[in-house]
Amino acid sequence: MLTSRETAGQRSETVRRANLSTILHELHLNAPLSRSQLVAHTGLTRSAIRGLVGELAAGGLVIEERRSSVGTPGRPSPLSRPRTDRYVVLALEIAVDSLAVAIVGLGGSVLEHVRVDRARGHLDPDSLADDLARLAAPLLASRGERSTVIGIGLSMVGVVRAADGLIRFAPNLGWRDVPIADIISRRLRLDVPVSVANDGDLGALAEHRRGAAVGVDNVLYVAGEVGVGGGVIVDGRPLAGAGGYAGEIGHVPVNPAGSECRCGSRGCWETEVGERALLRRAGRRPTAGRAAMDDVLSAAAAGSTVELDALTETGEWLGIGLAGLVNIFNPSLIVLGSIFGRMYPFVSAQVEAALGRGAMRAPREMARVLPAALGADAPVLGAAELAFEPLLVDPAGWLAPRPALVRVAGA
Amino acid sequence: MLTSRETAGQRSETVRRANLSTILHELHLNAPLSRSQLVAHTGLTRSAIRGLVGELAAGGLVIEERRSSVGTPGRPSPLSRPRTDRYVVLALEIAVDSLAVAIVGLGGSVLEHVRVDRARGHLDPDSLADDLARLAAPLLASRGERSTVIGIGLSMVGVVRAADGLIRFAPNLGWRDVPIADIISRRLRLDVPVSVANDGDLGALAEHRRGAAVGVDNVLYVAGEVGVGGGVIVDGRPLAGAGGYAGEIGHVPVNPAGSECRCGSRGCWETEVGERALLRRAGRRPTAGRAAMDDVLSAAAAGSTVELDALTETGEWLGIGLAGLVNIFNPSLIVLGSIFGRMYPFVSAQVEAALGRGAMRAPREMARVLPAALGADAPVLGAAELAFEPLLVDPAGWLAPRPALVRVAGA
DNA sequence: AGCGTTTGGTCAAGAGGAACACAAACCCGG
DNA sequence: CCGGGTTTGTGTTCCTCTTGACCAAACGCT
Repeated sequence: MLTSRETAGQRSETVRRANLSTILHELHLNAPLSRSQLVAHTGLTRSAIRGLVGELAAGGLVIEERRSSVGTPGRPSPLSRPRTDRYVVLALEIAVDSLAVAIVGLGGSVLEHVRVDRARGHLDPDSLADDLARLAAPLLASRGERSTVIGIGLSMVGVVRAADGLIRFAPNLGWRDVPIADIISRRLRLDVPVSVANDGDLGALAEHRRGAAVGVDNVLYVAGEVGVGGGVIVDGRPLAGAGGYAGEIGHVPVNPAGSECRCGSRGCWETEVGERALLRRAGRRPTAGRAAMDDVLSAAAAGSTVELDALTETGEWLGIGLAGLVNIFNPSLIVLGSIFGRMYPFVSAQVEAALGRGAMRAPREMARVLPAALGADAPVLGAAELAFEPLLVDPAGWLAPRPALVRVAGA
Repeated sequence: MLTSRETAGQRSETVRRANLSTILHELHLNAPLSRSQLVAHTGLTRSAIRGLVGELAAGGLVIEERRSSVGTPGRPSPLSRPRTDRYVVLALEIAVDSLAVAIVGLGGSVLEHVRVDRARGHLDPDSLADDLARLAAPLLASRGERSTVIGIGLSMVGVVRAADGLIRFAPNLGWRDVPIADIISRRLRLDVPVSVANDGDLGALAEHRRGAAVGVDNVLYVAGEVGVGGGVIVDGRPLAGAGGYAGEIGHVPVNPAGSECRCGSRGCWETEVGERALLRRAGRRPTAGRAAMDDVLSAAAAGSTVELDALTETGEWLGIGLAGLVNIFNPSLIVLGSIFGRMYPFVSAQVEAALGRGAMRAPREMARVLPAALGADAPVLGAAELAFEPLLVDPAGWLAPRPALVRVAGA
């Protein structure tokens, strides 16, 4: 196994920070955990865990509670869990057909959640930000003073520059180079950092942390509404690429004779497996939208041949593309989200067959295929995870301040 | 930027180990460095650097030498460099047309190197191991007692399981599930670990550490002899996938109407950009091999239309596939190795054009394209890096033992 | 030659986790 | 119902490692 060098030297202060982060991360993902479970998970000693958990508890990030007897021998270990109400994030999503807002507490509990439909089509960034703010206001108000919002995460349908959240390209909205992070920040006036990422990447993150891919370190997540996107987890980390644009798996060329893609290219995978392709094959208007999709799926469920054939052909292409991605990424798990999760029951045979033909045997043997567990909410939940990241990486900044060491001048 | 949690808690012992590793890694890649440069690179203090470099020097891994005056003010800083002669690795390569053996010292200096042609075609694993052993023997003998071989790295044309070096599939050799690591180990009798990896992955590693991609953290390396392979560097780390099979970029579907591929699928990228495709387009026998390739390239250099057209069409497909990979990986740099490096001068316009059409603008803007710097030797050099990895990750095990703390019983 | 600058050498101090011994709380069996 | 076995929390001491401060050394420049 090849590992890259640590980019910087470890300093003694780093160790504590890393250990606090490890423990909080562990609790964020797997709460509740007893101290002894934390010992097992992290490899640290009881003494160290004691000190670190104590510090997190004193800082208000974690609560420890006596566990009533559970039938195990030995002294009972108190359970630790993150305080879900103290620090929260505001998670936003701008999807093709809907807007979503959620308030999520540490540990991943969704405290408030609302999703509203929106009409497809091009929209002004400022008016969208207004809509999100109007949705968020009552949720924030209902939290009142109990919770502190430490960050905002936004899931966007589009190509997002990681460094600053600039939307480079969002064909569904007709946007190019829109500084949505700044717009949201100005509109919401919460004075917390706004993190933006692509919906596919965030969906992958959410499924990896809370969904079908928990515990799996190499995951390929495929999702799509109108467009086809996705995200990849490599060795437990999201694949970002140099600028954060990685994971645009909908736009790989699979058919030189294919039709023109919304990205400007031709024969992209999206043109064969996207919503429009399925609707076209099912004899619907390609731009008929989500209602038509629902219609096709229910007709197929009722046994209608035209729709089943359309699904079969689409599943074929789905498998062909997945085969290539299996050869590229060698994932342990492929998670099919949104429309692909919904079609999977109808097309699993085609997908498996195409994988068998198109992927090399060795990586093929390792790749399971599963429908997503989080459904349409994966991107918002991923946005929440994104917004929590600074806290999880360095909890020290959010701990209640310890009394400062006063140095008397001249002493 | 999303980071995954540290998998384990940091212990105080870990810190020293990590710092030793960081320094040795730094010296391995960028030697010679002065102590003060190490301070700048690692962020550690002078005291810490002093102690750590001193330990590495005492352990025989590093030498420090007085630097003659260089014109800078202040006390001169001694230069540190890894001892290239003390610990070495044996790097082997089984390529399509050749076998290579090298002895590489710490710091990457190639102490001995030999490459011999071999006939294409299926070969028995044991006889190949014999050939490699015969090539290695005189090189090892010429090093004599001066150097200690600490590991063997092998670059293989084929699909390699990372865990144990099993060759799952090597169409060029007609192998399936060949335990080449064991065979090499038994044949060479050096009693050191044998690490095996795919030639594309190792080529990427070598170009990243010593070649055209030094200092670039997101790299896509494309190479091929008969087959088309490659390797990907993601955030400075090689992309391995769940089983080490990742990076088989030659076998993504790009043309459903394409011809059958040696992997068993149809219309893989390899069938459009591989050696056989180029030879076919140039009117040669597809299986005519390397001599025919040389012939095509020199004819093209002389201005022959048929060959230039063949290259143009191949370059078109090269660009189409790269466009998809740019959308998937968002690399800062694409390194074209072996046959692609050689054709690049003839096809750069087509590649750039196809990238412009097929890749999305945002990732496209970040991706430079360069021919490889290490040429055909990249995989062997990568194999050497692979074999050095255990030493670089934890140098403590190779340091000369310090006098043990004697505890007198009862004292 | 003297001064400023940069870097090495040394040592005490501080921080943090490990190791160990002990105490507490539970289950179980007689 | 009581005592042994087991598991885990608590507290103390020890060890390792880095930092930071101070001084010395070696160089260029004026």
